[in-house]
Amino acid sequence: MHDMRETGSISDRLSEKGYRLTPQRLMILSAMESSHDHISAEEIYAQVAAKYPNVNISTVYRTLELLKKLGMVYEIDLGEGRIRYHAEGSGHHHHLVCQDCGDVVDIDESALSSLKDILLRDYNFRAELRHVAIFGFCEKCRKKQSGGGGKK
Amino acid sequence: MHDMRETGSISDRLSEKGYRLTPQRLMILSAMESSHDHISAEEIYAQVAAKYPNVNISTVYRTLELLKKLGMVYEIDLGEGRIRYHAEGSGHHHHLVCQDCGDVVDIDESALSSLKDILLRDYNFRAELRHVAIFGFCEKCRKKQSGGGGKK
DNA sequence: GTATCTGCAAATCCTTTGCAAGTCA
DNA sequence: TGACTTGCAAAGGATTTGCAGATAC
Repeated sequence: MHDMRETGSISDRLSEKGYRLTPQRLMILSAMESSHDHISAEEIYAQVAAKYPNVNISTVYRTLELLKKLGMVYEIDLGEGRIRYHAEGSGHHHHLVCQDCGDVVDIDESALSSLKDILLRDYNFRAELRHVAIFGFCEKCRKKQSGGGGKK
Repeated sequence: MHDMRETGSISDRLSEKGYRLTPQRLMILSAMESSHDHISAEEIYAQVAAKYPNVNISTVYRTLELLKKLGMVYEIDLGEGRIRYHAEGSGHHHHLVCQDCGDVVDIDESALSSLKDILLRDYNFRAELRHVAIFGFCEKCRKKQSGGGGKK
């Protein structure tokens, strides 16, 4: 299971492709790295703005776009109507999102490794399964559902 | 692998919970059923409006919300910044979305059945895996990537 | 020096909501 | 009849864009 994670300093990885290292980019990256959870653009903005009040949120979006393209940042959609981001270096894991109560449980990366293998073997597709949200129903809500329906 | 798909006429399934059968709801459902692909709210709206010009798109959204709650419609997010919908009755399958070229390949429902089992066994979580988008890289793009980078 | 970046402000896109009138049961 | 639905218009929230000035290299 070869890992294609890149190496090299931030500066190198940017300049390699003709991009520049700016204080904003550094601060955005470090906001993401210091966050243990997945973090939204708005949250990154708030963190950076605390130290450097005149950043603009459009810079955050533009930077995330760039880092995503360079593979330094992953996206995850927990179904909230907004995307969350995660720095490449931080630990990988997946999320079980209950469609009923909204609870999110983190599970180990390895739970999806057999799926990864199947997709590669049968479809020649290298799945990027570093941060995946899986929707369904938790035990608690399944039990609750056995009871009746009713409106609203 | 028990299937929890519901049965009964559309009218019954609505009135059971105190909802009414309206022409708009029928047309929205049939637009979805006639679509072989996943269809967006905007596309449903366009189809319905062709025959019944004064529907409003907010009715489409409200109806989708309702049908989703009743389990008659599934959502799928292909990462386009907009949600797509799928009628319960139509066949289930999954999607491999290439992060590079954007190609979408449909794969069989069974590809995820072992994952479903693992999640149930190890985490007591019943995953709703009827329409899933998996992101990654297709064979073509992986080969392309071996060549160099470069900007824009 | 100059192409790349940023801040600002406005625009865009998808989706939701309040409300009064309309309609299914 | 009366609760449920709809159309309309306006709001909402996340993300994107054009542009002129600022900055990394």
